[in-house]
Amino acid sequence: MLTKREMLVLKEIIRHYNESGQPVGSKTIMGTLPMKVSSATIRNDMAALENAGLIEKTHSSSGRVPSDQGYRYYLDHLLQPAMVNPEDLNMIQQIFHQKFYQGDDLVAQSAKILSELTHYTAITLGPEVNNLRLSGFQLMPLGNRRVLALLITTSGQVVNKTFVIPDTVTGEQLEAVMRVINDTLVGKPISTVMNQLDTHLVPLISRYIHSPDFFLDVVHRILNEANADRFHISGKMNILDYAQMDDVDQLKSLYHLIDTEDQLTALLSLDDTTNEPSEHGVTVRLGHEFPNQLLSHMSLIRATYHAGEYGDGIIAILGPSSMPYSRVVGLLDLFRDELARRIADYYRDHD
Amino acid sequence: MLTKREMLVLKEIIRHYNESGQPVGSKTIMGTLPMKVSSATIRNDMAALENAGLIEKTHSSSGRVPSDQGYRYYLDHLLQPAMVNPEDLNMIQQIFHQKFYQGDDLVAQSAKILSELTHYTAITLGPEVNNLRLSGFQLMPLGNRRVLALLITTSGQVVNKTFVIPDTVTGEQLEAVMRVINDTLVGKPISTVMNQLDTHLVPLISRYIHSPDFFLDVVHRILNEANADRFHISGKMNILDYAQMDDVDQLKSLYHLIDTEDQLTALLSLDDTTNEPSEHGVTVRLGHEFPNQLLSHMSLIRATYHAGEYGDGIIAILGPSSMPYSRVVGLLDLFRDELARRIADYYRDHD
DNA sequence: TATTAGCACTCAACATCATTAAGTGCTAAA
DNA sequence: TTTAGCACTTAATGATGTTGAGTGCTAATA
Repeated sequence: MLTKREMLVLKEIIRHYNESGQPVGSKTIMGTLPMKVSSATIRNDMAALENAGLIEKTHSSSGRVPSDQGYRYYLDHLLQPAMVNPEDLNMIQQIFHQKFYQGDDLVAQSAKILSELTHYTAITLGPEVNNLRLSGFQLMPLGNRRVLALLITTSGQVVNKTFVIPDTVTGEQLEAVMRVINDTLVGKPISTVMNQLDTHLVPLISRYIHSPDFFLDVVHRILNEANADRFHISGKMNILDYAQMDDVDQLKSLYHLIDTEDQLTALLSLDDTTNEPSEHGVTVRLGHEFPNQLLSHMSLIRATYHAGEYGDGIIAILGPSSMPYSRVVGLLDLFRDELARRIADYYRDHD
Repeated sequence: MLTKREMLVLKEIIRHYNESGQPVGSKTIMGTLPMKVSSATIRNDMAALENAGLIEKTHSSSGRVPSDQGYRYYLDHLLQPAMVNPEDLNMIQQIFHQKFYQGDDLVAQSAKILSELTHYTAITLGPEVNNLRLSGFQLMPLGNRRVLALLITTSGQVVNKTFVIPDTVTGEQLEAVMRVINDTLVGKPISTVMNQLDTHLVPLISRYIHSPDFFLDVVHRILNEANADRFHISGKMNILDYAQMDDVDQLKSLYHLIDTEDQLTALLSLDDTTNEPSEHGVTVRLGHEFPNQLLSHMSLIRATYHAGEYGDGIIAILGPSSMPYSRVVGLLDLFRDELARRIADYYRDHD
């Protein structure tokens, strides 16, 4: 168990280290602790913290640096979200006051603001994604053997793709496929649809079309696209600043990671039962807690927002493990509420 | 006027410098020149080349590095495109043999292959872009006061956007707007459409709708999107390798440059009347010839391909000014033909 | 006249060594 | 329990010497 002062020392070490990036010495702490103690006393506390595995030395006579465990302790016990400062608040309000024609614009803009305010990478995920359902599917002939496939989801999202159909396909067959899909799959979640395609649908379509592979491929592709459009990422290039990578290849891999929807999904959806739930709705996962080695010195701050009946969404910040958590957590906490309210407003006005 | 041997020396300096990135000394050249001469002779030639401003020293006793002028001379007089090597050729053939459902997939894949083969950044621009015309415009009510706007171009590209319409708009008004647009603008180039929107269309629409601003905005937005989808870029992150930037901010600016369609358009469409046209259809522009400072140590290799009646397109490689030009130019030269043929095939099969 | 061997000279890159300053742990006194 | 004092450690910095790749110039050579 840590003493009150030891906790303060740890907190200060983390604060200074986050600001300067340099190991923190006992004298530095002495200047900023609320109580008046000598550097020797702090050295003693530091020795205790080091024993507990919460801080580390970079070499035998260096200042201290928070360890992974130290960060974890800080996040679980010491972190208090900071109030969002007035300028930031102002900026947020201002941007949210634009007109939005599409629900997702709101979510996309959020990513942009978040990355600009933090200088990290922001990822947002629209609501309804959890229970995104198929609302309609259409095939429209464009002439020249081209067909426009349209897929509409319950969120109002529309995905289109043009296909060139084989000679053998007739208009009636297109009609039939369309009818089958609309009859059997509308109203079901996209994930279910994807699963049922290869099983339930094949026998149904086969009645009308000899080799249904082409159509299955079409539907697969367009479903994939509908599924892919969920993410909004902003500030990708900020990894250059915060990922102090020695190796260019690592940097490219990391970029690839956040550029690949699948991998991001995995990252965001990992639930962290390991960590205690915090009273505010924001959770922080440290890089070393992820399976992927690339993230070792990073940190993912993640918040779920609840847009009532419209579903849940996620906002997240990816940054260095050494970051001003108070500020970022405070920011995300505000954003959850703000975004939830705006989205509710949006749909209330328009439904 | 340079002597034959001086030209050879320049060529070798560039070759070695491109491979090693290091200044090239007289002894190194001695080993690889076709004729047998001493290093002292080469030093004399080098002095002449330096006098002509084609090569430079990094310090008083260093080897030589090609200057901007030296590269220009090389590109204009000495460069011969290399045959594409069998493995590369094989890879190209193989990928082009996939099935493509959409015309643009072909062009997008090309960017991917090019960036993978060169490890630089590849930019491709589909054909028909030059004379892309509006082929149809539809507004479909989705319920809940939402409207799906569909725009179809002559290339078969379809763009959709969902809008929330104000209370006051009726179904008849939607019909009217649709009819006006289809009657007056179909068949015209997208650029013309964009220009005429605010002038010709306003009085026409005003007959049906009191304040047409909302609809103009809708059409503007969707046209912009149609226009934006022209580029395919691959290998963005390779700039990390070849742009030896000291400054992270510069790197971010550069990324922003190639990430911004407008700026890329400007870059690609700059015609280079300054340079002599080469007999092969590939032109090289050196970074210092661009207005933008960021590109100073880069080079843009650009080729136009002619897909017959389907229009012209562009393929380009952005890389360091020190690159294996023979290979890259050879590659692009092959790609022009290949891509032109594939696209013609594609439309012949499907039209 | 063009080429070459030879040589003195230059300079970045590297290694070696001393100096400094920030920090620690420990001891003994308050 | 806290603190002053001190010996000790180490990265960072800077001065100094050494090496090697390269040049330009001169004088001899084909």
